[in-house]
Amino acid sequence: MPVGRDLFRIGETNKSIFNLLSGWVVIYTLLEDGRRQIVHFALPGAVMGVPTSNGAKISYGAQALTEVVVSVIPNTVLATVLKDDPEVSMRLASTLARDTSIAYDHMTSIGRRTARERVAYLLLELFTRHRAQWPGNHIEEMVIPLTQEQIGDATGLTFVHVNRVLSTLRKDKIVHFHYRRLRILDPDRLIEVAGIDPQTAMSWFERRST
Amino acid sequence: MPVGRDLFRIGETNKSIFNLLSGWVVIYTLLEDGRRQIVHFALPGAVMGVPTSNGAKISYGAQALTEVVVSVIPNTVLATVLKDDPEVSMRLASTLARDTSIAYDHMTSIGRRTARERVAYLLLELFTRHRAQWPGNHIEEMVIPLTQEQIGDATGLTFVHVNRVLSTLRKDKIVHFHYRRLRILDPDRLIEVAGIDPQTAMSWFERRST
DNA sequence: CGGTCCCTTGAGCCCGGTCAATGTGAGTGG
DNA sequence: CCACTCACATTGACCGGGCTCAAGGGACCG
Repeated sequence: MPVGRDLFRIGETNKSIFNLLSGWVVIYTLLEDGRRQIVHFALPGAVMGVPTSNGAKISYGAQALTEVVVSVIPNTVLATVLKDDPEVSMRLASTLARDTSIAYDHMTSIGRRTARERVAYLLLELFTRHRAQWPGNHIEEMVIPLTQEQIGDATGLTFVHVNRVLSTLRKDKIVHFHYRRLRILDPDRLIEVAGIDPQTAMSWFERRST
Repeated sequence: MPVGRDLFRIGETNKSIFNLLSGWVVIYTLLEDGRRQIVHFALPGAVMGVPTSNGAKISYGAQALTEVVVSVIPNTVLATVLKDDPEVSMRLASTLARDTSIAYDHMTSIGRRTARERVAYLLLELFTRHRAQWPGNHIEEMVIPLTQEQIGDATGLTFVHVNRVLSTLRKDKIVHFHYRRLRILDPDRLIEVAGIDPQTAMSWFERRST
């Protein structure tokens, strides 16, 4: 699927769940007046669009950030798979629980961290999650398919302020982010600025992505 | 369990999941320096502490806000239940998906709404979710076991500012919140201030809680 | 090589934070 | 039934991080 394509939109009643095989997908919500919040960056392995108990309409949308390959699983099929293979049920539950946990961490970032901390946290998170996909790979430079506006939407800031924060982080020789190219100059200080305890940070570097 | 008791703490590796039968539980995270974010208010029916794929430590804690009754289900037991009853798997998946969805909505609130909107949104949410537990009940006054400080922690504000916002909402005759007693004076304007489309708001009033 | 995103930077403002003092409700023990 | 206490709520003065508005300056693409 091409860049910009919607996997599903706000307000739909989803009949299928999506399993992301490759590429990046943004999960986002909108307010009436157009304010946007990016609530999650889905990376390969992610499961998206699982319906909630009440047959409510879905409150968030999913859009391809890059070229994307997804497998689409109709709800009916999901039901039979869960019936046939309890192992899958367990994995699905874990994956969903992980999504919630990541969401809680983002919420904390947005609610309680300063702009500088939020940006550092997001970059660190994207770096480690992205990197986790090529185990053994220690690149310090990678392509993150995001504009500063999207970083703003993810962190609850305006893109103008994101720009200023990125400037200072660059000036401080901590990270360099320019036209979607991310280079971590000083991992330790980045972890420090992000306000993550180093212990936790280390474990991030060994974890799988989703 | 008594008020203030922890069901589980940040950093633990959970061996059991919890099903809340009655009472209120806060799910919260902490930053190193003590800043706190309440990420969820769990109401009866909620499932808490589902472990994530990677055997990572849990990044949030759960604490009883009121007297609480929970059923504790060891992970091992959960596995066999999922094996025996695929129906449960489906329900668990839906419940977890719902948690994620609620988390996304909160994130949007914190990231993109003004203080006034956030507080209105939270009160409205708690009102409808709490109310959904006694179907057919149309009380306009209820006890919400929260201090203004906790409202602040949930909305990403300071309790001082929460107080000011509540003052204006009271002066505007929209809601009255005083010493844990919540009275909705003007539901329509509350929905408007919260920035929820009335359509969605209506559906909230028919939905079950979790 | 023109167009279109995207990034960058400046000036000024305001929402929400900080610090600090005071008020108030509700239980507790005398 | 009153006095005490302690947690919670309220209010004021002032401050500053992040937003708004606005005007350029690159980078990439056809």
